[in-house]
Amino acid sequence: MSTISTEDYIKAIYKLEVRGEKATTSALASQLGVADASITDMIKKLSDKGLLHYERYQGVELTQQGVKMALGILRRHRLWEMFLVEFLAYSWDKVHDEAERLEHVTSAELEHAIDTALGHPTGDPHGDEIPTVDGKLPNRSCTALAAHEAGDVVRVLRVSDEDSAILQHAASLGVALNSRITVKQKMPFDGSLTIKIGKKEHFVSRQVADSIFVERV
Amino acid sequence: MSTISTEDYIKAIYKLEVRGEKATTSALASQLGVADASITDMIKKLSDKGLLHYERYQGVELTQQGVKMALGILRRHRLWEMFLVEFLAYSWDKVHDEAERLEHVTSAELEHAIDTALGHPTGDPHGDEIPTVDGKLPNRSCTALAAHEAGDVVRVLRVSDEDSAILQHAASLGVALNSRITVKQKMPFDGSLTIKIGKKEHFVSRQVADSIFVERV
DNA sequence: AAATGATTTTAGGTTCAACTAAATATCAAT
DNA sequence: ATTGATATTTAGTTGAACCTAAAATCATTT
Repeated sequence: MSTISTEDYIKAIYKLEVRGEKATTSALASQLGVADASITDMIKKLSDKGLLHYERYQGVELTQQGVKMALGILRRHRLWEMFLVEFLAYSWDKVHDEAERLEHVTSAELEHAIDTALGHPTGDPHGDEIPTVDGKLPNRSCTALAAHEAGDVVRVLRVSDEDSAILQHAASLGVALNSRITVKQKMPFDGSLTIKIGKKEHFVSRQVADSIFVERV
Repeated sequence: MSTISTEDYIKAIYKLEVRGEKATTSALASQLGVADASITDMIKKLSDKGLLHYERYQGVELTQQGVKMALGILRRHRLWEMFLVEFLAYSWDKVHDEAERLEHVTSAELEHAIDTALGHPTGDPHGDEIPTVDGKLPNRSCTALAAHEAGDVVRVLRVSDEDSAILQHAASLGVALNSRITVKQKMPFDGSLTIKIGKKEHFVSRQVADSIFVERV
């Protein structure tokens, strides 16, 4: 049983905060696969290190320092994803797991070298923005494909990289960054869709439609 | 205090065996910076895992499985070193520490992708041979520059990557792979040398002369 | 406002890789 | 062969990060 790194705790908290959810003990425990009590132990230590604010029974919130760490990790993660695609011919559904490991062993020099080699990219292969060195994260507004109605015409801005199988499936439908999608029908109950990409129509499950983020054109 | 990984134990043992030294408890302890007793504890566990042969008071020796692991790590280390130089414009004195971290988080796929991107290189930037996927390590014979006498003309095959400062210094003297060196004088007691590279003569300390490996031309 | 149910924390225990100090084995020199 | 020096192992301890079970707190409903 391997132990969870500080960076992984910070990431998990950040991920919840970004989703607008409160970083509660139980949410973190299920995210990280440890017991609730272990989370309580650990967040006390991280609080002592100044990475988060903790008040008993109230969940946690990252401090500025904690957010900075999270953005640093995210930056390295997304730079690696881009790098794997551009320099090592990875497909977009393979990069996430690899980047998940590499992000933790990346020095400032290496981060800089990758950034330079890529020509200072602003986004990764799934359309996620790459935080800048000084911790700015330009947040484009986009909506889940699942939130759209029949007749809407949209452009793909980003596809969640959490699930490799979904990415692979999306690619097989012709979904890529900047693809144009027309929503043909929306099923009333489960929210699945029929969409048109190029000349072809496809059925899209709710789960997939929740992973594709778009803007109206 | 961070704990030492299995891979680091195996590397340390391998390094001693390659140098022809016996992998004793104390040698490992000083290499890894832990107490002798900790080594005894750990080698018992590694022995149980089948990575090494251990008999009380007799030091250890890697099993076939242990050697295979060591060569895998070495392969990933050297591929990364080469990659950093070729794709990310690293200088040869910077790659070692970076590769030391990356080697531990490199999947078989990534190893393969790097190998392919580099066109299946056989050596790294310091002239070290890269073990093949199936664990073969073609061992060229070479001698330390320090072992040569005035008048010898040699070609640089490899420079030890252990000490970044030495690599940097060597480079500043014009030492690179395949450089031609003429030994002009050898100091009787400390073994330091005066050498000629190109049109210039340089003084070379014993420590540096021990890090440069050459063959007669 | 009290009760109930869910969440969180506390208390105490386990494991793992370190540690120190004491005991034991090996080796080299007489 | 004995001895003394050196190296190694054993025995017992610590600290970190996990665990379970019980106690405390919070939130919601009546």
